Order: sequence, then C-alpha cells, then structure tokens
Amino acid sequence: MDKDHVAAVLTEIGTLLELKGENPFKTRAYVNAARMLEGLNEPLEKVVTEKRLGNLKGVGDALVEKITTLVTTGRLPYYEELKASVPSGLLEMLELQGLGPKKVKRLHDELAITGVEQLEAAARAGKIARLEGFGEKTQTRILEAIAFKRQFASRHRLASALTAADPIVESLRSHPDVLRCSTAGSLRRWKEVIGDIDFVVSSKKPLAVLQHFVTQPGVLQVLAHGDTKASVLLNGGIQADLRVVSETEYPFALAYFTGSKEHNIVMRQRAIARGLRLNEYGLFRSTEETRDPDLRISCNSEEELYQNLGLPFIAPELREDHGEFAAGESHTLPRLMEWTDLRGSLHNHSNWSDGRNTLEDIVQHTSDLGLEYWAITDHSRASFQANGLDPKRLRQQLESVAQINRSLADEGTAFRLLTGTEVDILKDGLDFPDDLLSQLEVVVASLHVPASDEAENTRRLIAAAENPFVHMLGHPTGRLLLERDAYKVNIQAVIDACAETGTWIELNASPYRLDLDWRHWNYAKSKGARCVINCDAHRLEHVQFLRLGAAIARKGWLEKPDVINTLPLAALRKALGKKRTAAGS
DNA sequence: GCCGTTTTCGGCCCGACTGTTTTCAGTCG
Repeated sequence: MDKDHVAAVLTEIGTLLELKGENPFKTRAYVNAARMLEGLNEPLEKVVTEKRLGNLKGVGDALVEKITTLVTTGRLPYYEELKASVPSGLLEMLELQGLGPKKVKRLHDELAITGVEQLEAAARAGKIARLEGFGEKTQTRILEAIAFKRQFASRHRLASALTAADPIVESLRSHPDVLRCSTAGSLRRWKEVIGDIDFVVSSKKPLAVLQHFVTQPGVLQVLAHGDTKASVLLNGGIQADLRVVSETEYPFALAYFTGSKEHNIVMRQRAIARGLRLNEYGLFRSTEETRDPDLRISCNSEEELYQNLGLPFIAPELREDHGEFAAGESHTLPRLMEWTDLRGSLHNHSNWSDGRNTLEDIVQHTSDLGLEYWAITDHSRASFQANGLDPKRLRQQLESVAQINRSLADEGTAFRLLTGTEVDILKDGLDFPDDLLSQLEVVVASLHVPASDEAENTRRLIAAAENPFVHMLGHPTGRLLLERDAYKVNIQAVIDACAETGTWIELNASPYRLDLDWRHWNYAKSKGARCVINCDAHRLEHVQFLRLGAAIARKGWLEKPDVINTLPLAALRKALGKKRTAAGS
C-alpha cells in the first residue's frame, strides 16, 4: 500500500474518531501523521522495511505499528472495525456546512439518523428544531446546506477561483476606505485546488468595506456578516470570506489567513518559544492571551514578522510546513523562479490536430506577448480522437513551420516556432519510429491510454525516458483535477529514470492538470531532474497557463536554472541537442 | 496519539460568528 493510500486511511480514522467523540488531540494526531506521509520524499515501503517510521515527526509507537500493518498487509483491522461501527452516511453528513462531529453524533444518538436522506426528512418534519441546543435556524440551515451540496461542488480549480477573485480584489482596492488589500488562504498559496477564497483588507471603516463586499456583483447569497468579517457565496458556488483589520494588524492578519494551518502552528510555536504570542492581531510580548497594543511588536510587513521569529521571508507558495522552516533557519530557502522568466512553451497544439488555431495565429499571438519560441507538438496518429498526425502529415507540417520561420527571419523577427510532436507512449513503445523523431526539434512523450497495472505504466514511462530522442515526459501522472485520479505509477522510479537519462519532466500548466504535482518537484530536483513548464495550449488564451505553471513550480521550490524553458532560444536549442549527442546519435 | 532546552505527564494554536442561550457550545478557518 502506498503512502497516499495510507494517508487517506489515517485521515479517515481521524474523522471516525471525531464522530465517536474521541479526544480531539488524538484525532488530530492521525491527521497530522497523514499530512506528514503525503509530503514524504521516498517510498513509504522503504521507510518501513528500514524501521525508520518512528523517526518521522508525528509518528509514535502506536502509529508505527498501524502504518507498518497497513503497508505490509494492505489491511488494518483497527480501521476496519472502526469503520464498521460508524454508519457511512455520517461521514457524508459531516461534509454539510455547519455540521461538525458533535452535532452529527447527537443527531445519530438521539434521532437515529444515519445519512443525509434521513437528515433531510427529519428536518422537514421539524424534528431537529426540537432537539436541545438545536433550533429553527439550525434546522433551516441544514436543509440549505443539503441543497447547496447538491447544487455546487465544494472544491474548485485554482484558475476558476482566480477568475472569481480578481475582480473582487480590484473592486476592494478601489474603495476609498481600503488601505491595503490582498487575497489570502490557499489561493495566495497557489494551491491547485481550493475550497474558498479569502480576502484581507486593512481599513479604518470596516463596516463600510464589509457592506461594499457583500454587495459585489456576483454575490449570490450572504452567509455571514459581522463587524470584522463576512462570508458570501459567489456565482458558480465558490464561497468567499473577507476579514477587515486595522492597518497595524494587517501584516499579522495577512500571514495568519494565508496559512497554511500547519505553517501557522509552527509560527505560533516559534513565538511561544521566544516568550511571545502570535495571533491574527499581532505578535505580543506576553505569553497570556492579549491584544494590548503596548505589548505588540511593531511589524509593517510580513517580512518583519518573519524576521522577529528568526526567519527570512517565506514566500506564500512555500507555507505548507514542507521543510520551509528548516531551510529558512539554514538560509537555504530557494530563490524561486518568476513566471516572467519563461521564454516559451514546448508542448502545444494547433488546428493540425485538436487545437483551435492556425500556426500563423499562434505565431502572431505568442510573439506579440514577447515570448521567444513556441513548439508545435501536435498529437501522433494513435490519438485519432484528437486528429493525431500520421508521418505524412507530420512531414507536411514540418514544411509549413519551416516556411513560417523563413518569413520570420526575413522580417528580422527573432521569434521562432519549433517543430515537434506529442508522441503517444503505446504498449510496445512509441507511436513514431526513431528516425522520424530524430527530425523533430522537440519530442514530448505522453501516456494517454494507461494500463491498470502500476508496474506496467512505470515500465512504459521509463522506456520512453530511455529513448534518446524523447526530450520530456508529458503530464507524467495523467490526472485531471477534480475529475480523474492519476493513473497508477511509481512516480519516484520514473523521476529517477528521467534524472539518469537526462529526460526533462513536464509541469503541465493546464489548470486541469498541473502535473507533475508540486509535492514531487523537490524530490525531482534533488535527483537532478529538470522541469519544463508547458501550456499544452489548445487555444490562444491558454498561453496564460504559463503563469499557473510557474506558480506551481514555485510551490515545488524550483529556481530559474531548474526550468529549461527559462533559457533563451540559442541555449534552449543547445539543451535540446544534449541528450541526443550524449547517446551518440 | 504525540511530545520533551519547563521531558515521561500534562499539555496540545487561537479567535470570530452563529444560534441557542443569558454565559456558552459548536463550527469554521
């Protein structure tokens, strides 16, 4: 059983224990251990066999035993018994807004409710309002939460959240009572999937700002509206929260609401270790709960806050408690790449396969944006559903690209299209023979029809990486965020093979993919594998994906030299030739 | 269930908002 599966089981144990009314710190221990496993940079099996589980932070004797059992036998009787003792419908009830473990437990214990349908019936029959501690409003909100859950997804892709958030940030910034304003939360940390949108504002007139916020166009419903905080539901079902603080409090509030929760916990602990206290209102010279302004250590920015806790500034993308504190203390935090470092994209489509635009339109658009190159890597013939090119059409396309490049040269324009293919990785090798691949400037190899077997997928990807004409593996795990899981693959083995063969790994910047996941890049980097941030563009607008891709690369601790397509054209061409030369071809 | 430069027990991050209550519990982030 792999680490993600084990982490999922531990998380579920945590939830089940909450529903049973267990000690909350015990339930959190399971969730903490799961989080830690997700960030593990080596195969869990190896840690287990080498008996190093107990060295991991948050894993004590009890969890060593449980994780070992899970990994070695694939089962855990403790988990199975626990799961059997809690009706599965209770877990679903927990996903409803406003219902937590305590209320779900009482609904189950006192009304024998075991699922959302029964809950809905009980609410309609007015039974819930009669329970002590519940009431009419709670009953109504439960019905609303059920309707909401049926209508809207509770998680959203980064790109849709940005689209919803950008106009609100603009609107808040332009309000006369707003001093400073930012997004916060998972959006500011550039998580690939987010639950809701957070905004932080500093102002002397919080009520006016909150009123402005809840009356934004696009607000479907006001969920909460207090003196310093409001929550709304936006079109499309994304929830947005605004917190208004004073100008003095702003850096603390921004850091606090940016999170992550795990990062904040360490920040608070660092404060406590220095005899200080940190909350969203300040960093105070006190160990008692306080908001006394005289005790507040003045910070005008997040930089100063970090400085006071003995750290250099940590970029929001890195605030996941994935090693940023150790790196900060040893002054080895990465100098993160910027999206403006990117000079082009090496995996893109045109109307020769399943893209929308002509080669000419693509040149116009990308060169106007100031990029230096753009590879056309249309699908190979096996992807017939995507109008994949056979060798004959591919050769015709090479001629068209050459013609376009000749006229660019004649005009004195430095921009160039690069020839290429996104060649399918098939069961028995690649969809094109080596002699054809050798004529292309850029070869992306992608697995579009995976096997159900992990070892088989791993074998196919490694074989593709070993081909001297393949420059990079495209969208290495095949996931589609919120739609389809990654196919089964031993990604560490694939990364190792890429590092050994000098094959680059794509960070596919499509908002649906963002694949390879940011959690793997630190490992890839440590092995010496290099990254290519590609748009996988099918239309002109997709050029914007570069920005998303760069954000995810930053989240993966990548620096400019780690990313191939930060190279200018001449250096890129040289890099493209390197693997082939090394293979003596 | 974890953890220890206050170390093997007694803590474990902290505050706003809501609803159901007259002082607080539950939920959320």
